[in-house]
Amino acid sequence: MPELPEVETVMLGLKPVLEGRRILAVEQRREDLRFPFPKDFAARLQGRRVENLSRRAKYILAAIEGGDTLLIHLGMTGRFTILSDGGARNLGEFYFEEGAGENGRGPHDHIVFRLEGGASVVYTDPRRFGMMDLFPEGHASRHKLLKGIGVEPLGNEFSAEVLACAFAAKKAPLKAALLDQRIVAGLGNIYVCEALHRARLSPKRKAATLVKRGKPDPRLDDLVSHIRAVLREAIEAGGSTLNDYARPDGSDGAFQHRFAVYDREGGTCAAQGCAGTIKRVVQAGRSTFYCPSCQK
DNA sequence: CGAATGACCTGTGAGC
DNA sequence: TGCTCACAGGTCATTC
Repeated sequence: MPELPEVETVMLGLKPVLEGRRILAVEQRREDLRFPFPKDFAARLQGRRVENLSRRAKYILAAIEGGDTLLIHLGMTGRFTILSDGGARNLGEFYFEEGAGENGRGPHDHIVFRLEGGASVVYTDPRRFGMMDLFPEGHASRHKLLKGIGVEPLGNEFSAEVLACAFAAKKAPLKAALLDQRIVAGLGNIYVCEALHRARLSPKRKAATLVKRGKPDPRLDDLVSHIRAVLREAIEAGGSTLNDYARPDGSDGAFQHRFAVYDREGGTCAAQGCAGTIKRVVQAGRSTFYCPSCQK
């Protein structure tokens, strides 16, 4: 579930709690999530300080004092909850269930990091598609799961030229090409649908049709702008959801309420000058939502 | 090699 | 109420 904006929101929420803090103990309740935990995972983290948190694609990276990097992927249903003296505080509403159970003892609370100062960070993941790994410093770019990942869509390297280069020889439809993490890092089903709608491009169009003699079609510049915009807006909405979530009145500002097409099958297209009906199709086994009237 | 499919898991909502 | 079925924000491994 979590795509780039959700992972970014979670990472930013964990930052103030984890950075500079020592991990007193790690309670590991399973041997594996999607993959087995590395050997001596808990023991290797115990007593060490977290120096820095960052994000690459949909991965959270934690630099650990003394050298190692803790790598985390949330899969579809992974989430973190901070437990402190003042009670639980959830980091985003990315799963429909409650977050961590009381004292981090829910059935799907797989890892608890006990931190100096009294707070705990609980990792909850019902479907267990998430993963954690711990590897030596400096190996990030060579890590099996990180090498081959494409450009960060919010970084300076992302451009119409980059897309044109990647799309030129592609037979796949635009939707599939944008979901390919080797091209652009961090896009998922929701934001690809939303960005394509904003750019008025059909998800079914072949990616290569937006490249002419190796040069990007002007619509690729547009697409780049829309991808950036939708991700930035979603990060902002994720942030406000974080804040609102702690409020007793439960007011929301989450980006899910601003979807133009995602999960809106049969709804009316709100694009300027369009009144088409949102359609759902399946591409590569996954739902695509788009407006056939304005997305060409 | 690229592109399509299966597999990994649990939970939910719709429909009967 | 209780059953079955389709589906869910991801991506790795396998097959063609």
